[in-house]
Amino acid sequence: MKRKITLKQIARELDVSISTVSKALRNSAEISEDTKQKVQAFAKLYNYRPNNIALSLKNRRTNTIGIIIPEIVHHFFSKVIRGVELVANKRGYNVIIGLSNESFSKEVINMEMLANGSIDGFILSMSKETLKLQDYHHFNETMTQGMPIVMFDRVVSDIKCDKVIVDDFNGAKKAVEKLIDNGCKSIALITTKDYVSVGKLRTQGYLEALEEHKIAPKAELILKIDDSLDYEVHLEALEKEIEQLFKLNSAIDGVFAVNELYALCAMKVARKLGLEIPGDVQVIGFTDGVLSKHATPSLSTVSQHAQDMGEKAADLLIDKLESEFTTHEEEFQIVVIPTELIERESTK
Amino acid sequence: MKRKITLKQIARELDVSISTVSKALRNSAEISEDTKQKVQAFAKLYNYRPNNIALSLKNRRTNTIGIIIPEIVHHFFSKVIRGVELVANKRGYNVIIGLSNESFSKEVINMEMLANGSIDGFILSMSKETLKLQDYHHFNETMTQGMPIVMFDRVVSDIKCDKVIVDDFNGAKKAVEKLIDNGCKSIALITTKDYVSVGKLRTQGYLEALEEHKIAPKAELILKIDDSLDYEVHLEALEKEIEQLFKLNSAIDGVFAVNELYALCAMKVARKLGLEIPGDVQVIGFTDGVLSKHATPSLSTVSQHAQDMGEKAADLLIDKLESEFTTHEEEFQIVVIPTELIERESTK
DNA sequence: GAAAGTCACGAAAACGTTTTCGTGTTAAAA
DNA sequence: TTTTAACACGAAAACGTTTTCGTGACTTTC
Repeated sequence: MKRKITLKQIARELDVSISTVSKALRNSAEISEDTKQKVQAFAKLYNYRPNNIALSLKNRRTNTIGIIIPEIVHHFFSKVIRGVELVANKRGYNVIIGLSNESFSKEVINMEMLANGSIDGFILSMSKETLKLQDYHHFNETMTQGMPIVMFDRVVSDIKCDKVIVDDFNGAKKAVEKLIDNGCKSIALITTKDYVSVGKLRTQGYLEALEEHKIAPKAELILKIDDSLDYEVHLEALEKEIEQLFKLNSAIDGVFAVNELYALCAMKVARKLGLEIPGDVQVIGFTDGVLSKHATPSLSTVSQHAQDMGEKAADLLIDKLESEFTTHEEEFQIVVIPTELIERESTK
Repeated sequence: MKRKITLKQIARELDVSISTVSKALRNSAEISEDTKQKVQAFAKLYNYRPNNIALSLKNRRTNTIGIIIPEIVHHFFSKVIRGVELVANKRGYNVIIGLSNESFSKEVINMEMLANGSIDGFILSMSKETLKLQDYHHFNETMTQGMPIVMFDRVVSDIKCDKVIVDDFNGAKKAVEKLIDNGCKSIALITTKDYVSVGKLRTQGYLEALEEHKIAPKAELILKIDDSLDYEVHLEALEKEIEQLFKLNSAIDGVFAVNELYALCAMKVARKLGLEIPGDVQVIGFTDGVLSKHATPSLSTVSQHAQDMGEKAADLLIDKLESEFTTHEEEFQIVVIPTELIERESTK
């Protein structure tokens, strides 16, 4: 159980100074070839690696980025992480994660825990509770202390920082247009309450698509789910709501849902009511999760390119970190990731 | 863009020494009440927080644990992470992640990157490539340097460390017994090649269950999939193989699959061939992913309690870290997480 | 009034690096 | 032979903490 070897130990062993060892290992011209060889051989033998913590302290940068997300057991977020990790690793950074579990206080605590030197910058997506409370002090404080933040997906315009967002509006619009093109006359929308920014934007896309095709939106075709309940658990409640929707509007021949689960539920309910998919009802969801792909019939969806988002966010953050001393212009970017309509069996 | 405040700055501002500030903030009896109040008030005003990196260097522990997994876009692994994060956070630790992407070299690189001081210990699950190559030097080297490792799920007996594993054998056995109890006479097994330890154990469970019920196993009912191909992509290939299985063995009335995707595929193929589920064929999968729950018909599965695994692994690791100076007995634990058969619509 | 004790604080080392600057030795130039 | 330059290395500071030990100024005790 020997500890890792340090410069000091090498120095003592070889009877030279610590500085000499350090320089020899970094191939400094100050050191003679003889000494270099001797030191490097010894270091290799004992598998010397500089201590990251000491380096971090000296350089005042950790080469680590923190990512705070509401939930990790979720395809969208885990794909984002994959993207972040990919780029971070390629550029020599580590990734440390914090889960807010959709809670404001856990988000704050997690950020404070990491902001005290553990990381160089944040990539984060806000918790639902934070969105509801509209309390953004922890973000602003972090940034005034010189730690950059890149937000993704769930963002608000009040916060001045780089952002990576999905083109929710156009994604939704195109999906609904597709349904219209495919002959749907009565298209239902299953969405969330408005405080979740993405839900709002997708709803707007839905409305815009209808309007452009001279279809009057009907309030009774729009179902707003209260997603503060965990529908992974309360599945039946969700199904009941959707069943009501279908029963009260027998003309429905198309459904656009703002996420995968709602869409799947809609398909299930529709079939239960004797409707054929895509014959009688066509369905499009939002997200590129695994459910859509493996459902029967497989579900047409608006793909968000979650991994691209993660990659882009990581690039933005690292760019900022590494240019911090060259330019001090506080110009914040908003990168919009285009969506893609993936047509599967649930549409004609 | 002011930096975070340090002890030194407080000391200069208040015209006392750094030691005094440090002691005052930690409420040392050495310091007079007056001075304490003054220092504490000032620190609060400027929101002083000790720098984690400096603490890590001084204490030679980072209070961070590293987790290395093959893939994050995967329900099982993300649930494990959730469990790890939960416990880690509760006990004052951070979590840093590394993805091996099922590659040996990425696993090695990732571990080396973290082992140089960034973390206090590892929680990991081996990549498929590592399992194939049977090269475990990086694990052993890490451990000889005094850094503890806890392995989960994909483990090998050659490595001496704490382990948390799923009771694959009994889980599989019970599942197959359930099928037998439900009247199945000809039960197919869809599994992976043997080098993945968990696949092997589940296969053994299947065989044992048959044997105990005096059913002779038939080689033609066992389909071994080469999972080095990514079947998320090559879905049709997988379906073809399974279709062959059904066509060559029309007597099949039960299927046990070692993962969710294989099971889902089996259901899809069976229905395509005109078989009813669970009327003609009953199916049980392995894992507690989201697909099983939301498939139609929903899939009966053996749940692995992934989050429990993560929690247990984290507790094991932290226990070891925090007792490192009391006991030096190298006793390694193997914790077996029991499985649970979740019956849904794909069984009678 | 001297010896002993208490109080409140500061100096310095340590954790493991990197880097600047200084210095002694030797070789080349004057 | 003396001056200069090149060479090879070491001392020390710095990053931000915590902690041990030392010390000066009082207060108490005989």
